[in-house]
Amino acid sequence: MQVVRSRRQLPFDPVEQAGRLWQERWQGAGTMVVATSIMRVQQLLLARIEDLLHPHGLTFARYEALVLLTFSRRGSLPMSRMGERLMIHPTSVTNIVDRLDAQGFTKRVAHPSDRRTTLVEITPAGRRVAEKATEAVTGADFGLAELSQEQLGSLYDVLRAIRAEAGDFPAVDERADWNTLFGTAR
Amino acid sequence: MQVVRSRRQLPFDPVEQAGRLWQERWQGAGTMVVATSIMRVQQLLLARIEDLLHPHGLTFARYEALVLLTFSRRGSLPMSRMGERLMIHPTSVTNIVDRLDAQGFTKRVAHPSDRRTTLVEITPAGRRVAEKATEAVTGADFGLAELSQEQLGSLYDVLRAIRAEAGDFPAVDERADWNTLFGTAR
DNA sequence: GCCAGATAGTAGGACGTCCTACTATAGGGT
DNA sequence: ACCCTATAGTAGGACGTCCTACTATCTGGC
Repeated sequence: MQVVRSRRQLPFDPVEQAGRLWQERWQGAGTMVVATSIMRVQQLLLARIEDLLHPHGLTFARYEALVLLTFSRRGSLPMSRMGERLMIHPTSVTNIVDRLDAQGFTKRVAHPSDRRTTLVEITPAGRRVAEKATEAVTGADFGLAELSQEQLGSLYDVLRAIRAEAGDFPAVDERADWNTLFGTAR
Repeated sequence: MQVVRSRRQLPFDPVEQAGRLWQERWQGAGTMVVATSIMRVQQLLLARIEDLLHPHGLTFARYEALVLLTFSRRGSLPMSRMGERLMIHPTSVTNIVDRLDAQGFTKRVAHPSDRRTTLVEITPAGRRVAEKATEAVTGADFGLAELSQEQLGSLYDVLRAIRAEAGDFPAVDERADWNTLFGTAR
């Protein structure tokens, strides 16, 4: 997937332009332009990342699944757990694992005691491609190289507030901030 | 479309957790967690907005297209122009307009002078549903009611920097900031 | 006048996401 | 022991997005 390549650059910012027209007619364009910006930036970022992953035969969805497996102790996880961690629907997990299996990057394995459960195990080929793909995306800062540490931190914090309100994780009163956790002098 | 409803809340933030593990192994988790946050928030926001639009028979993509048409002088635009403004691929425009046509919200009309061009014209029913849908999404602040003016402004500005760097619009040295353009005392 | 290249739209297909069933298996309470 | 409910995974389908053709039409330069 890529951002539309054939698109001509407009002589103005279509998001801001829409915001102006909206504001004239209906008021309350503030949240509209922010929502639209999030959609657009997600589209841009996803396209950039997938451009980096494409040479390795991966999409972002499949890449995330592979990385999750490399983080697991045994190199395998139940599909249900993958869905929880990746925050996607069970049927999306089925879809992704179908494709990873077909590529030889993972293998479905029976759970030793629970016959309902299917374990997804990363293969040596899967580990290799995950390593290579990781070099690609980290080398390009996940498409965010142009942002300063301050911008990254403030972005993370506001987005985290949205995720918190949505119930992505339990409310906690205190935590380390972005800089402490992930900040580096790049 | 909705965010996965059946998902149990994890006892921790899966994004931050992934960031910690990543940081241990590879460094440079800073941009990774920000990229992941953008993907997740886009998913959340889209789900919220589509929940609001669903009762009106619209998706966000179709809603945006309809609003764009209401902004046009004649209530109609060439498909190519819609693609530019919405920043989507020509084939996505075809897809969306196919569905809007089928719903009776738009109508394909021949261009008076250029026979290559197809004009998309919003119908009275389209205007009505756009009006109702707009009430729904503005009434819920596009799913961003929990953010302060400061958070909205800082979010917009950082996202705008990303869009600018990506070439979404011509570089300009000065502009009004978010507060001046869209800020309101809600 | 005429043709080569640009532009407009669509067809067909790949992906990822969601939803609603539906089957198989576990587990707990009586 | 046994059933009732919860959990795990998949099948089939709707949508939106992209890409690669492919057709139709326009336009500018010779």
